[in-house]
Amino acid sequence: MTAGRHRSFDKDNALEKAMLVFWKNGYPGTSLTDLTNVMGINKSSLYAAFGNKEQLFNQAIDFYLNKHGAIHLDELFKTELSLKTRIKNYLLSIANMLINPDLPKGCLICLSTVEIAGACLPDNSAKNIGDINQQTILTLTDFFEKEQKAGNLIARHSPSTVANYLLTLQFGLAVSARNGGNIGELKEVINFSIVLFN
Amino acid sequence: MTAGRHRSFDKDNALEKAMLVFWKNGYPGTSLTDLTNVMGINKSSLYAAFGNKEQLFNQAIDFYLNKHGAIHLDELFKTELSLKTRIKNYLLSIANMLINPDLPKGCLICLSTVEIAGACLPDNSAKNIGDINQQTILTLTDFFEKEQKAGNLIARHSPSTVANYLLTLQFGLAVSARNGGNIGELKEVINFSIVLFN
DNA sequence: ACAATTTTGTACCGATCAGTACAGTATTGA
DNA sequence: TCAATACTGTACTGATCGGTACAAAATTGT
Repeated sequence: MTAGRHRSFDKDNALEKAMLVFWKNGYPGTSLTDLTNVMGINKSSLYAAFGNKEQLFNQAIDFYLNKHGAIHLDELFKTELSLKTRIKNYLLSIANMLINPDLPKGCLICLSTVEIAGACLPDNSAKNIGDINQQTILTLTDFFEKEQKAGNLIARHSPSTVANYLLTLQFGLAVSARNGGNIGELKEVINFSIVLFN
Repeated sequence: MTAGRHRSFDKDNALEKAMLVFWKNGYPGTSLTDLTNVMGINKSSLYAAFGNKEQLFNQAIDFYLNKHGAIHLDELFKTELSLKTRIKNYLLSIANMLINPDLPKGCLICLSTVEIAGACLPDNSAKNIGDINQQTILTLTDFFEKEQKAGNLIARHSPSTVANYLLTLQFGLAVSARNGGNIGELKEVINFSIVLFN
């Protein structure tokens, strides 16, 4: 054990609380007072543990990706199901998160993406968000290329186009959820949006 | 002419400038200093002419709807074209605005919708944005009901579902544009998204 | 010319912003 | 026991936030 007084709060728990505030209010809409209130610590502890607001935000994004961002992709790789069903389950998994009453509405990445264009986000964070979206496109494109080779996606549909379509849908569903859309409406849209598969 | 000193700036022009800043930065990301700088007037004039930040924002939203929001609907009512083509042209009209290099990226209504959920927007403005989205859904639903009666939309597709799908797509395209998507990518997504019509 | 009216410029308000200085309090290894 | 180390609480910083008070400037009708 290192010398010195021990941290009196759980860092991971505090980070999750911070992530939830950013998710609800966005970066410019979240103040340090909001953060310290919900994290249950004071500024000194926050700066000692996380650096500053920007660095805390970046760590919150990481936390979000790990806890709420990556899981949905699992649905795409359950290869015992048809491609269409997997895509449907993927979008449904996302939709359930978007309107989960225990979480802020919508998606933190989508919210942050919207905030990029203004001077709202620090440069470093903006670049991070851009990279994350780029990575999502790459992952989905790679996925659809393999599905096409496996004969599950018609040849005339470009994998990158389908990937972009899916990300666009995710963004749209996230905004709809933010707009008060309920799970029924989202499911309707999802069912309609995948008619063109298979 | 009424007595008193004359306003030395064009009110409508100043409102448009204000609208453009809100479009770029969002409500919490736009300060009064940003506004007075770009509008070329000082605070006294701003408050005399527009009330306060919240009221200026509401007027900017109105300006946006009139100048950049309503025109796209025209494409849906060019009945000499097929429904599919009209929907395509409607989305393309939106996409061209979303990435217009002379305008901020994305859509002001979408941006504001994302900002609703946090405490970012004043109550009054948040309600206004919600009403606008609701009105869009009503207009689109009404449109598709008529198209269905005219035999242009398959019976098993619910008009309100298609309306929700279209609004979701618009939101998604707006976020994609905000994320740096170019017109080519947006067109690809649009072409793919309307395969299921007709 | 002059009173009435309206806009403009400056200087300010209290509140809040992100961030920090520093003393006090634990906890460690020696 | 004691120095070294690390976290915590309080009080503070300068800058900026949205908003306002008030006098100067400009235009009107009389």
